[in-house]
Amino acid sequence: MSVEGQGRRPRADVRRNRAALLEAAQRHFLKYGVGTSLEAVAKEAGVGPGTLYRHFPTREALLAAVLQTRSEELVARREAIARLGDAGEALRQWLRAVEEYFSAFNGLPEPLIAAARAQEPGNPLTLPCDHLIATTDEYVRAAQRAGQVRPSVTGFDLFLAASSVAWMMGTGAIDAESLGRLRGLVESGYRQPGDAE
Amino acid sequence: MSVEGQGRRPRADVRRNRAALLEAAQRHFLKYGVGTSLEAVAKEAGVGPGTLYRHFPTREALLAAVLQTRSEELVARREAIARLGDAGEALRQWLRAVEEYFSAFNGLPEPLIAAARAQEPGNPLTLPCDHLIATTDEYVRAAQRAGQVRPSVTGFDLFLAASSVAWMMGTGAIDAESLGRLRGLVESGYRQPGDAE
DNA sequence: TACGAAACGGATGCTGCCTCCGTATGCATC
DNA sequence: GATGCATACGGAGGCAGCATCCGTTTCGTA
Repeated sequence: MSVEGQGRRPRADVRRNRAALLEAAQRHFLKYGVGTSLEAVAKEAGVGPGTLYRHFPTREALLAAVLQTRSEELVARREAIARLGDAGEALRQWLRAVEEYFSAFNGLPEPLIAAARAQEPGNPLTLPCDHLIATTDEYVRAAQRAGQVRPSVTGFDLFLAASSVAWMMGTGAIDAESLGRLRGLVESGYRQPGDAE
Repeated sequence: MSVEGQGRRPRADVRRNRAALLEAAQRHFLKYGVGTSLEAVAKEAGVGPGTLYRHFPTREALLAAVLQTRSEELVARREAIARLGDAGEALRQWLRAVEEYFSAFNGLPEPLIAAARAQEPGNPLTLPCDHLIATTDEYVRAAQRAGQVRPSVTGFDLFLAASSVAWMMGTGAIDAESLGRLRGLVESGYRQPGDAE
């Protein structure tokens, strides 16, 4: 990731196909969720199924590649959030950002959480996931130092809470008001008692 | 549901097959989750796929039938819980019971929540689900009357929260300690501030 | 015992997954 | 510009699961 340009540049058709696949996959994930037919993705990208599987051996690999852009956006957002003075507010906004990330496609929380648990280093979603957890933990510690979050809470806990909320959103069972109350539930759960609302 | 024995008694093979299917389905749901192969269930029950689909036209119908027993257990538990004096503790225990119900099989929260949302009366999971929500609301109101739960919280909210927790449990990503903290998060979220822990 | 209604069950068509290998293509070399 | 080869393509094919349909069997009754 940090070292660019190892080996020679890929062939032109490889780059073209990869780009077409990513674009088609993004469209399909948006429209039909992460469980969409990969054959359909390949067809829409104008390549055969073999080509898709050569580029992205598993659904998770394709998903990770498609999420790459959004992960970068999240990092950018992280820097903007960090500039906020208030640690509690920063944590709040970060958790919202994580929720949004999880809600990018329908059904995304499942593979993401599975990757967070996985010890198999083969899963390409594990890396971004662990990164998210580590970052959440930083925000939590900062907010704890500022006395705004209970000491017992961990970044992992809030990461899980955010995924749960995102999952709930994805089911479509929750309206805006209930969602707000659910978030409020979690927030008042991790906040240090006695802190002003 | 309330009126028994409409029409004549079903044929012997019908009863036998239905029972065999339910037993096989329960085993498979336990072992492989709600997404298990229905063909495999039929085979293990010793019937053809046609027979399975005649008895249970959809996966949800089969699931609802298998859950019947557990729903009844939940009702029984409800009565035991109601005997508790403390409304807050009763709510807490009820929510745990709902969580357990949701955790009966891997992947159960999805179809259950989908059924709760559904307006289509065709879904056989809608009825037990709505029942769960209504009951949760009763507990919430009682606890609110006792001043133990914030007035803004609804039974539906806590029903959703319980499903989220159950979903999280089902992913296997959460250890016992994190689970306890997640529950604590929700609890301290709905509790009336100022109430003793 | 015989009959008719009801249920059975497997063959069937369909979709999606993933792999394998004969063929096509891009790129470096001459 | 032509040539050769490594690399990538892509679709045929095997497999699994879903859901249906209909010829055959079974049950209960008369």
